[in-house]
Amino acid sequence: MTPYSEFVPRLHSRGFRVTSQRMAILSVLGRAGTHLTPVQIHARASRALPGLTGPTVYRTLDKLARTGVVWPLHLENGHLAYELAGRNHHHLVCTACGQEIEFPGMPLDAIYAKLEASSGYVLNRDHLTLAGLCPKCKRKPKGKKVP
Amino acid sequence: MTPYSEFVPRLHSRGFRVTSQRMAILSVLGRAGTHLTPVQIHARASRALPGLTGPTVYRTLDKLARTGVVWPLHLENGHLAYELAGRNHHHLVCTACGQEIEFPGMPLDAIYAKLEASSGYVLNRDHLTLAGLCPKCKRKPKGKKVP
DNA sequence: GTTAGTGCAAACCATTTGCAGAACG
DNA sequence: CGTTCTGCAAATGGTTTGCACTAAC
Repeated sequence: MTPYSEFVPRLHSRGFRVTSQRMAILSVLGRAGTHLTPVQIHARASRALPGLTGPTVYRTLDKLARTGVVWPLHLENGHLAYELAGRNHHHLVCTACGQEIEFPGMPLDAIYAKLEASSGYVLNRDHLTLAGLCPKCKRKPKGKKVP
Repeated sequence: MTPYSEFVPRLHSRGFRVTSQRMAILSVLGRAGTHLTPVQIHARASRALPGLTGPTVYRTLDKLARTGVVWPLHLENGHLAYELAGRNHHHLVCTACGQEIEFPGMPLDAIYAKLEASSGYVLNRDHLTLAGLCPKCKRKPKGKKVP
């Protein structure tokens, strides 16, 4: 059983057709194990499916996101990205070197609960990205790019 | 003393020239009291300074951000935005209706400290936006837009 | 007078849309 | 077969860049 055949029933159950394009895109996301931009996904999926076009990638991801198969998010630079749903974690990205690490979503539960209680909101816990300086870059404050 | 004359020394101290464009942009941000996109800033500042162009707005905001006079951030939709530095707060935005509220940055300090300890990162506490459903919209789960 | 800053026009690039043909169920 | 998907091509819109001119200091 290929690592992405598990998606077939998920597609069927939502009335989606199973196409080679969708499988290629889901396969790329599954193999990456982290979020990717539509441009990155298109580049990688094209290797397995040469005819794949950009608009198809965007439409597919949007449709999958609307039904919760993948999660959309926005990177620090504002670019759109997606990752497979179900990966409960968050990201820390270094604003100096771009290094990125994941951390489990759990530690934030308390703060989410507190915020929900005081605001009345139901917060989306799926994903969160925080920016900062990684251990390496925090040593050298030369990271500033002020010309 | 106009509410934005306070910025003159901040500009001078960094070797920046004080131009009508910069004052108009800072004035707009000061009056707004919240974050605005470059497009919004351009629209508003143009009313006071009709000749102001888009590129100038982008270059000015970028320069001011590099030296900490304003803070850059990315909205839920991925669009770039800026706000005056020093406003220690975060945002909750409703993914259904777009309503947005602020909450003080303080409640997150504990979680930031914990994350920094376990990751080695120095996190940027300046701003954070969480997404969710506001009290009104969480009543009606019809918010889903799955055609 | 120098240099930074601005306006103008054009380039860029991620993302979206219209439409006709191809493929899934 | 009917409808969903896809490819193609072109539009969109926020953001960036090159260059000559203007204004701050």
